[in-house]
Amino acid sequence: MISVPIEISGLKIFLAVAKKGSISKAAEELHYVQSNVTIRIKQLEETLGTSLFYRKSRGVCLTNSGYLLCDYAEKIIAMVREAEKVVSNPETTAGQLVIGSMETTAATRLPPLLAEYHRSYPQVDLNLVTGTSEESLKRLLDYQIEGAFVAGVVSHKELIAEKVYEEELVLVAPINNDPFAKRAGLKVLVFRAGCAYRAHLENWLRISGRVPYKIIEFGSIEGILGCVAAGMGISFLPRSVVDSSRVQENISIHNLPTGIANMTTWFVRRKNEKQGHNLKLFRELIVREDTGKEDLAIIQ
Amino acid sequence: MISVPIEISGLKIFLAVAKKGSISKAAEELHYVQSNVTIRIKQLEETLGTSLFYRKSRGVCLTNSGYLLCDYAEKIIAMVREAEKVVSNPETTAGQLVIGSMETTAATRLPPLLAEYHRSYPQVDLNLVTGTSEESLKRLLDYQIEGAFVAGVVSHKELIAEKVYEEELVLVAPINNDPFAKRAGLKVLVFRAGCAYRAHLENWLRISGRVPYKIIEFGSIEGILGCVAAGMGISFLPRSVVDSSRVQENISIHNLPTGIANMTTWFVRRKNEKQGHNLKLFRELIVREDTGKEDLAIIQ
DNA sequence: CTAGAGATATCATTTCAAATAAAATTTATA
DNA sequence: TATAAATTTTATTTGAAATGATATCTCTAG
Repeated sequence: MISVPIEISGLKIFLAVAKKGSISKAAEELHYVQSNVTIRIKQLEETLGTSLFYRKSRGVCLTNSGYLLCDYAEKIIAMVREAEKVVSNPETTAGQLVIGSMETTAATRLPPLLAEYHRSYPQVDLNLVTGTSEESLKRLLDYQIEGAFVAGVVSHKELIAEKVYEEELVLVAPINNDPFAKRAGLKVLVFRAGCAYRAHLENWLRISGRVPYKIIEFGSIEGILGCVAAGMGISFLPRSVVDSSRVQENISIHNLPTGIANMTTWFVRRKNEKQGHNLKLFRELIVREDTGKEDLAIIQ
Repeated sequence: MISVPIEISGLKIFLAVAKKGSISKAAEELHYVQSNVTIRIKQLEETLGTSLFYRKSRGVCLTNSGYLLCDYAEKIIAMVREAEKVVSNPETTAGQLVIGSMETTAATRLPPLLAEYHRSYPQVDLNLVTGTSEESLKRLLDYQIEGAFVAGVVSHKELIAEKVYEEELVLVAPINNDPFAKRAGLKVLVFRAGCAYRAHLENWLRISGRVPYKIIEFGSIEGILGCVAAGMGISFLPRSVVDSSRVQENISIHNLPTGIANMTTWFVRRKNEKQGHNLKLFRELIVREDTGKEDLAIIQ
């Protein structure tokens, strides 16, 4: 007889025989024919290279190997049952939740939100992937993340976006420097390509005739603010970001014209498909934080 | 599609797909055809009532349910592997060892032996079942115990016996009482029927003309010695038992004629069949304790 | 815009392991 | 010695899993 891989069904048969102390009785309980149970037990013994039962004239009883296997089989089957229960229950709040976000939102809006979520649902591994709005949308469509905070209009038939934050953009510049002067060689510090703020900014610079300017790309808020404070150039950031920054003393803040100043942050997720339970709870948390405001405006 | 029970093979296929992020790649790795893997995954999803993968244009990726199942599947498969390893290894020192013994041996000879065994092999659950020699032999033949300490000649084609202890039997009586007086109505305290000592004793009483006598049966050493001390009657016990007893002051000890006085304790186990590893180690411990004596005499 | 590559899904067919059925064997017991 | 209660063995049937071929989908390159 050749060695057959161990299967759950084989372990169940084994446990039934061990419990009943009889192959026939076990077969009856399992609604199998007795010879089938005999064979399955022999297969197990063959696979393990050891006998699991002593054959007595009336029934069987466990060898020490069988006794050992009993413990394992029970644990294994219990774990399979638990897996079935947990995985098949759509209300299970566990596993992971990966959220995408712009740097700016991650820096100011998300910390309390993520902390609250983690406090409420500690079984869920929270994962934040920062990147430009464009990158986040791509990740969303590729199932790498389940939801994302983005700026700019989202219009994709598989996605749904909700307004969550209204940010006021301000111009930040070094102290003692007229940031609105239409100097040539103006240096502008921005996030890497794809950031909605950057597009916004570039648009304004162009229509207000402040070209040519020099772009310096950064990957983090801290980098931009630090370099502005050091006099390297100017930037555009949400007021909330600048307000909570540690380098406020070394920068000057300037209002922008209405129309340019306002930017909306959206929370985007996949449409139709039944959304994951972890994501559902996350969205509920966002809505709850917004209590007092009108219901979230929903796009698409 | 109907719901199919979860099997190890299904979990292995699932893990391969999760690892590769692709049904085709997983099929290749497992030397299956792609359509087969597709079906097995769908069966799992059907059984669990939830989808495990998002189908992307290139490959698949885990849903949160799939992520949850991953953890379980890995644990389950690891446990199966461990079970295979432990159970199939004949050197595994774990599980249980059930030993049978007479009360007298259990009281005097076994405590240090069992303690030493437990110290050396703490993974093994030691189990001592006391009973008459007759009962122990029956249990041995019924696979309820793996070895037994018995007195009296063992002659059974499936068993093998080794001399382990030479006990000197003594007569114990209340103080101030001539135990050898051939009084009628002599009360004799003995173990329950089947005890080899009792047979020995009854034989001597008969041939030395001390009948009729009255038998009182006990199940424990403590009971017998206590009642002898209280003046209820006499008994026969190994000197080692009496020496280590706590009631020595209230009893008198008397030598018996040679020929009657000596009794051998044997360690009996099943013959031929490859003996269990736990038992093998136990027997080695007995032999080691006997170092200095000649090799154990082996009967049959 | 179309062709092709690279993936999953579907469906008909084959295959082989598991289940059944029935007879042989073993062992205790009446 | 016959009977009963098990297990084992052997031959046969069955059905779930594996295969093979095809359809379908979607991104990419020309």
